[in-house]
Amino acid sequence: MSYGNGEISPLLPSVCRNPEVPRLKESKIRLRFAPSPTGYLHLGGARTALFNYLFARHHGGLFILRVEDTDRERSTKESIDAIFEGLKWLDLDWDEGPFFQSERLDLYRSVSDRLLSAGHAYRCYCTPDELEERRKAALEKGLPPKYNGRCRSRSTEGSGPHVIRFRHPETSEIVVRDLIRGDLRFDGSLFDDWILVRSDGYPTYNFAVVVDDIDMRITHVLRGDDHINNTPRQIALFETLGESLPFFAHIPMIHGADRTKLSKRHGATSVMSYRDMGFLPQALVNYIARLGWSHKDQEIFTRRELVDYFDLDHVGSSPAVFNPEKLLWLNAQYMKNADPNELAEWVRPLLHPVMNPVRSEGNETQGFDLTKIVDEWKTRSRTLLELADSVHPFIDRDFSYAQDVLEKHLNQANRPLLSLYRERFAAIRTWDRDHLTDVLKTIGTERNLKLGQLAQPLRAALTGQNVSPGIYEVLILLGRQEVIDRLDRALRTIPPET
RNA sequence: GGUCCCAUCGUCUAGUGGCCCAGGACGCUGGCCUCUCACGCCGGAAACACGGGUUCGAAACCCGUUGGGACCA
Repeated sequence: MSYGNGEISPLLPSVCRNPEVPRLKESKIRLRFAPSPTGYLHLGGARTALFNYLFARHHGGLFILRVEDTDRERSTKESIDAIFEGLKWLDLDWDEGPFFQSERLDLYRSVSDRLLSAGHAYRCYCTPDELEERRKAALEKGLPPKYNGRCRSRSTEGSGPHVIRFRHPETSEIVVRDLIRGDLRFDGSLFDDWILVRSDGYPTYNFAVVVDDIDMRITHVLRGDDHINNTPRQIALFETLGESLPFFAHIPMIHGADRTKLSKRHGATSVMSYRDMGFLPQALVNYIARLGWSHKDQEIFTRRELVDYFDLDHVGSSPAVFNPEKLLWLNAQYMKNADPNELAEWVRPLLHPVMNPVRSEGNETQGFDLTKIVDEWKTRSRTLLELADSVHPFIDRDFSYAQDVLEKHLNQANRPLLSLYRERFAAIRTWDRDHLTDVLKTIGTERNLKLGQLAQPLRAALTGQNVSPGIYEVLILLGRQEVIDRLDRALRTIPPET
């Protein structure tokens, strides 16, 4: 395979053919997360960021944030903000940056000038139409659609719009030393003279990445394996620029249930949408950490443990399917173990508008105790949103009765029982668990009812639901006055005898 | 189509040649606890893609096949 009539001057041929294991010049390792701001921070990006963060922290290195916004069409300010917001929510703090590629055009310009004057790059005046034509022709002949090197050796300067191409060194093979996958071999004849600088003067992705990774002295490039095919080109450029290579490590993609790369059509993929659905950032971090990485049989990790244990040896190499059920379970675990005061503060902003707040007994100004209520409900909810839902009847007197509850429990047959409750509760000396237990036991004996038969109608009257925390917890949470009011309301609700 | 990657229960995974007729977790399921529902606890079903090698021995190493994916076009 030849580049047409172009004269080929081998550049650093031996280096590309026999890549050395990268050597570290830095005393501290340096990693970067380099998102393109063309959308929100999605789960895949978040995991890449997390792995970079964890690897850096584990080794006492630095984590750098770089925004790759050279695609002027698709990059937006909103997206940049969304990515920062996502990282912040996940508590992935960076040590340097954010750097914006759009503010570093001078740097790319100076490097492309250097390559140009050293003969490692050249201006190409082929028009998009010409290239398209040649591409088609090559495809028809069954040849790979590479650039044919037409401008590679032109003796005169052209004029008009042009791109700058990298004079790709001739090499038999380029080997990517991947920390996760081992050696990845690419046939050297595959590569054509790719574009470094577009006709509008903006650098291409591969060019800007290499320039920045050198400039920022990145020691480890840890990124999604959708970039594997870019790596040999980047390596050739590193070598041509006389730079030692960083370590590369490509982590597998996250897939949807259909085993294709996770994307919008799989539903919620934005990190922030998980906040909006009532997930805890710690739970999401824990979940994505375990997607493609493991530490023996452990499922739940503190941030500290994640940093302590994280390593590339236990990053898998096959793609992982995102499983919302397991995330839900993890979130429930984190809620169960959360400090009740904190949990209450997380739930508070999510509460529905309260029309008629419950007042705690004996202290009209204090109001309901959200911490206690939330504490009783936390093992019964998997998300903060569910928790906010469940808690509502305990903070708002204007709750409603579920239809099946009305039919099953708030009926004529239970009227005497509910009246009796009202009477006995009003007479209790101290509103505590012991006295309440007494009341129920006594009534149970008198009327020959089991606790289950006693508790369900009461629960229905007090909460409008078939499900709630333990009946004594409910009674204590609501307080005497509220309980009596609710029993009155339930009794009024029962349709009169016909 | 080209290049590259990947392959253990439905899903996430443990496993680095003998500890594995394969362990944990989610989900599913039986039971216990119990005033409901959860939580919790105990149990169950459920996997090494296939075919060849290498080896005394293979889920693990090699080759091929099949299947899946990513990138480029």
